[in-house]
Amino acid sequence: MEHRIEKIKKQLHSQSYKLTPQREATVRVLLENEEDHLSAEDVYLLVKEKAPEIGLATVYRTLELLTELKVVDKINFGDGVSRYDLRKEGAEHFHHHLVCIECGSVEEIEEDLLLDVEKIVESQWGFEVKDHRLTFHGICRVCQKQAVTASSAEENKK
Amino acid sequence: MEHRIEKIKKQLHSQSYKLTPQREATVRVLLENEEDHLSAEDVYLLVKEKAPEIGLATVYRTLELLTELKVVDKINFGDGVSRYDLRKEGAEHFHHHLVCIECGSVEEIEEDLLLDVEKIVESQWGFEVKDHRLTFHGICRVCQKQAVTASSAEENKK
DNA sequence: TTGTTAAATAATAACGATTATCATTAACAG
DNA sequence: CTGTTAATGATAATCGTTATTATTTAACAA
Ligand SMILES: [Mn+2]
Ligand SMILES: [Mn+2]
Ligand SMILES: [Zn+2]
Ligand SMILES: [Zn+2]
Repeated sequence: MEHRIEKIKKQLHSQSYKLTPQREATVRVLLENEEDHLSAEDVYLLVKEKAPEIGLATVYRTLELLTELKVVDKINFGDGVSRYDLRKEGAEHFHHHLVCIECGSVEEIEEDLLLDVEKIVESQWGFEVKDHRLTFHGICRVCQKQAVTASSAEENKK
Repeated sequence: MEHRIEKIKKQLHSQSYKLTPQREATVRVLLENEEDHLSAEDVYLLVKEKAPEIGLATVYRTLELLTELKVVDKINFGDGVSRYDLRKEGAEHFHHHLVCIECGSVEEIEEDLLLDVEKIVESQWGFEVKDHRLTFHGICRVCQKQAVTASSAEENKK
């Protein structure tokens, strides 16, 4: 934890930004909720618990800054809000997501999986890939089981 | 063109929706600008040229309806607006996009490319894939050439 | 035709996420 | 200390989208 904050601090300093208390509080919230996909508002409310004096605008500004520095990735799952996702430590590329269209759960895939596809895109389309966004929409494991249970219950009724 | 409108008309009727003049005008605009990625506002302005009496809310409602029917896909490139993309005729899956981070151009890939990846996701994550969104961010062919030209010009100056 | 109903529409108000503005404060070099 | 610049907090403004409501249209039965 401290190690990662130290790293981010250096990234900020390298572009002559400071790690202010507000920025640090924001980063800590992101680190403590790494598995979630928080909106700016979500982050704001969590930061407020520790540093009640912080303003919403500062959270937005900090998230924007962290996005520029590629500490976080800004992502959009199609509900009306942007969400901020900490880059995995040492990850080359942004990770992928599995969004369940039944329950709304979001699972992560850290494996790259796209190496071959990117090669094809580079060679066949002459496009120099820098980053990617890949999201699958479908039915998660849990909802699949529920569907099976529901349909067998349906069978029994007959 | 007429053929595709006829098809969409049947899709609407199958869910007991009507192809009203406003809806038809909207669909025509989408068909005539199939290569673009229009926002709701863009569609509204183009429809207005032909049917000036149409309201913005109706365009939004129509686009929402067409999205439900999977005639169009709603997509978000990270600028603040949703864009609407007609499904390619007979396409199994939504197509992919190459977004240039230099000039903002958007290129399309109709080839699936994800068959293998989806198999892995299904088998390894137990996730039943229904749809996907894949966007690559990088440098398009044109901007790559410009970079080469610029750097060689730089060389000559020395 | 005429009246009855529900669906669809246009105009516009409301909403909500994000951004801009601006006065105040903190950090810091000289 | 003093001046300078970056950062912040409060809040107004913006802008894409959604909700509301009165009106129009289409379908259809009497
Ligand atoms: Mn994630
Ligand atoms: Mn497209
Ligand atoms: Zn689920
Ligand atoms: Zn380009």
